[in-house]
Amino acid sequence: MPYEPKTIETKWQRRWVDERVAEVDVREPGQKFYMLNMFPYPSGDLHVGHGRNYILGDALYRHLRMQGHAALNPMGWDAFGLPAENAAIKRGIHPGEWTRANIAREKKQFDRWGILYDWSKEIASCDPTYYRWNQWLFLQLYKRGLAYRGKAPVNWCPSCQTVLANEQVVDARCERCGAEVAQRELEQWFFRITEYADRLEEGLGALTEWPDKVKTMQRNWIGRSIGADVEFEAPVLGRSLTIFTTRPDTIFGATFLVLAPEHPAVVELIESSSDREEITRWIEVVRNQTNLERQSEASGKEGRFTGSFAVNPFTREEIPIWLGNFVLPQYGTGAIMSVPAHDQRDFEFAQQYGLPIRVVVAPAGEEITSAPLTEAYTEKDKGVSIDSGSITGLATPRAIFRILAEIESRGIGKRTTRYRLRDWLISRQRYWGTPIPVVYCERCGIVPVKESDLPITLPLDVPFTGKQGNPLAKMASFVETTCPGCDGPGRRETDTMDTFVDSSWYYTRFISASDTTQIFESDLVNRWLPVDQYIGGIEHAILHLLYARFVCRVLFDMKLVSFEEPFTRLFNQGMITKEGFRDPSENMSWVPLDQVERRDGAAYRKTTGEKLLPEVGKMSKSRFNVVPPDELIDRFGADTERVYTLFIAPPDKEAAWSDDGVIGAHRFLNRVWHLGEQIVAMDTAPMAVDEAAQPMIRKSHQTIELVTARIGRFELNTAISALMELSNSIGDYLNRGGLSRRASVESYLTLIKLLHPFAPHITEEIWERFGGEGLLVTSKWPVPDEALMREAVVRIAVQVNGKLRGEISLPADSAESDVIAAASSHERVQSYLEGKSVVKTIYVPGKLVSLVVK
RNA sequence: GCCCCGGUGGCGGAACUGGUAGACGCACAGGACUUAAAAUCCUGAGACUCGUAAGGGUCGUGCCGGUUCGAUUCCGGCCCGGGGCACCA
Repeated sequence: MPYEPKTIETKWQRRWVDERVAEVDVREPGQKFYMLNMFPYPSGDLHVGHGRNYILGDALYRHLRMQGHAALNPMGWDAFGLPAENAAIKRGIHPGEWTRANIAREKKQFDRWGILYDWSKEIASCDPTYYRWNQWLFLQLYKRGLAYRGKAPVNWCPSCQTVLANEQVVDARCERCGAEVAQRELEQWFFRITEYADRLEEGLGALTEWPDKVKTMQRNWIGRSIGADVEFEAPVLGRSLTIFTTRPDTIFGATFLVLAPEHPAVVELIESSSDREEITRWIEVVRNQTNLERQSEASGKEGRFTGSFAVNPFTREEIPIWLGNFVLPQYGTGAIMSVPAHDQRDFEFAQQYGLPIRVVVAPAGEEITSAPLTEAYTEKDKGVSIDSGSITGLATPRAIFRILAEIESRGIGKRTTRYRLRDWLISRQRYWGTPIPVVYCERCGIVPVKESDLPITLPLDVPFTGKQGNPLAKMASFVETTCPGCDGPGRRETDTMDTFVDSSWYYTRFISASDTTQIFESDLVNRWLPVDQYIGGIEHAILHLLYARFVCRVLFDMKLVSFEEPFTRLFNQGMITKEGFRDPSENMSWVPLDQVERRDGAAYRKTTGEKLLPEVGKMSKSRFNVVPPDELIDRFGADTERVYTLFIAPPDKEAAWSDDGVIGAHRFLNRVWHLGEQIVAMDTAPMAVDEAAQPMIRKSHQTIELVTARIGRFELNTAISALMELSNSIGDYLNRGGLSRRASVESYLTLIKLLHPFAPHITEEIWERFGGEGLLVTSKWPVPDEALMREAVVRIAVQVNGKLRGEISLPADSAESDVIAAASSHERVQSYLEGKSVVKTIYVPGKLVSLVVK
């Protein structure tokens, strides 16, 4: 019977659904394991690159199941967001309809891949039963002062027509659409994530099972700096200016101050300057620059002298107060003390404007030269303070400590920790999101909606014109309401929440997905969470993972959960890339694959014969390099796609898709199938295990050990290669006339069990053919036979002076002395030993004997 | 500029704790089956080199150096590629 993936796969997919094999009763006792793939945005078209993520999760899940865990593997939909709204404008479908159609499509795709999710716990963030709790959570944050409305310079994406969080701005561009973001001073809703900056930073240390890369990115993003706020008297103001510095030890070298042009004291400071008008004009120019312009290297450092002076509290000198475009208003106090000798930026600025440079730190043990500096000396590790009053002669760390004490005792400043992290801007001027449950009242101001009035549902009869602004704002029926405080007329907030709010807590909701009385049941959540294994893309290293860690801590502080970190172990799978082709003669435009002809390792355009440039990259429609899973599955079956996808490369690495490579995976499964046919046909063969079967039996037990260890380490590519080896070894046995039915069946069924997580359909079918019932649900993950492994004969390499001179075969548990004796009496080795003496023997158990000879 | 990761055949990639480098697979070559093709099965292969052959030798994991009986692995210095952060004081 030939291997027909199509019939087999539909049969088993139906059975898994009918028998609800993946459903977990969270109240049942058991050895819990919470597996979770980041829930996707339902955009409709899944390609093999998305598949990698879910297939990986499913393989782990099936492995856990077979190992006897009560494994929970739920799935849901991050279903609010801009693409749905854009689709609505473009095609005249309601975003909800579009989203639901996509969800149905993707769900079907998951089934076709043979992926098992516990669909009884399905959630969709666009569902009022879900976003009701999103609103509830907002109210809790509001109550705790963690949600607030405030005016601040914010990022505005002109193309998406909404404000964005800092985390959604990459290189001054919108993370979604790539448009350059503008700065606007707007009143918006924020979550006070900065309040948790320190805890978020501290918590990273405990995440030992997270990739270092992600932790580093979060650390960079939080950007903790330990330093001091120091006051400099400014006689013109009649008060002092506060600056922030991480190098208080260099204060004796502070020869001027620089303020951000936006600093609130600027107007007063420039009052007496003769250049007041020019300075004001310049400030306007700087303010109107986009962040991209202001921060670009090309525009350089620019500044203006305010005409006023401050007093350095340690040297008592009068130092000029400057304005500089390189000083950021949002960070620290928006003012710095400039120490040009020991800060590169200050150095450049001082050189440009001819400001004094005073050296106050010198490299320990080196001569101090009087030659003019060419760059700032910023080394913190080996510096020693010079010409610095009481701290002269102290090494930098010590000097910092001492000067801080002095600053504090004199009452002119204090130790401070500053963060780069800014509050999370969560309001969006878009329709397709969770309405922020707040009412504006003329009399009462901002009034939160009563919890009993939740959910504030998103009206569905909204016209999508594509014209400027949020359509919600134009709906009188939604906007006009009564104030929950005074029952007078009120206006609803029409901004919706950032969809990252939805995903900041969804992992808790699966546990009580249908609970209508509370956000989740704490006892159950505390039993199942934190998530034991979380899987998703590296693109969420900061955004989603930081927000989730923040919200989890808020839930912890509310005593709703008993843990601060939501995800114990994190795995970031790599992207799948594929070759696409550009036409250099047509502005490097991408060429559809049906127009590409490959000859002699190069690519040409069929119509013109023009040589094309191949480029490997992310799969996308515009590059014409998307591999849709449907065709692949029709041709080879889902098991082939699964095996190939996992075999292609280590799962955390980027991998290039190769259509040819798929064939290898298919051949492998085909071989496995035919081995089964051959073994079934052996029904008259003897049971007795013959000598020829020994290597195969040993191999099967070795493979159990290898595959188990490798799955645990996410080395699925080599786990599969080990299975290929086992299959080859069974094939060898049969081809060379192996006769034992028992040995064949045992080794083969071991292979089938170990292969199940990767190729679930074919293995279930074979299992059934061999009389089994439900491989996933009834069979156990095999365990290697220790005694057999010990008895196994191993081949040991023999070296003389580092060169391989022979091989000996001995039982694995042979004594060292026996192994060395056998090695030295090896025929070829002896010919190398003649006339020489062995000075040293090195024995690596089970592997190698090395004789050092003189 | 700072931080992190990587560099192994024609290609994807193996190598546990320093111990036979190149597993497994693709592509390739030869063979079997076939009228033929596809499919399938068997065999071969890092490079160079000696030998009619069996079988040897030398070089080889980005480059240079070190530790070691032995280095893809450890240490020092470079080169290249990728990623993150970046006037954050």
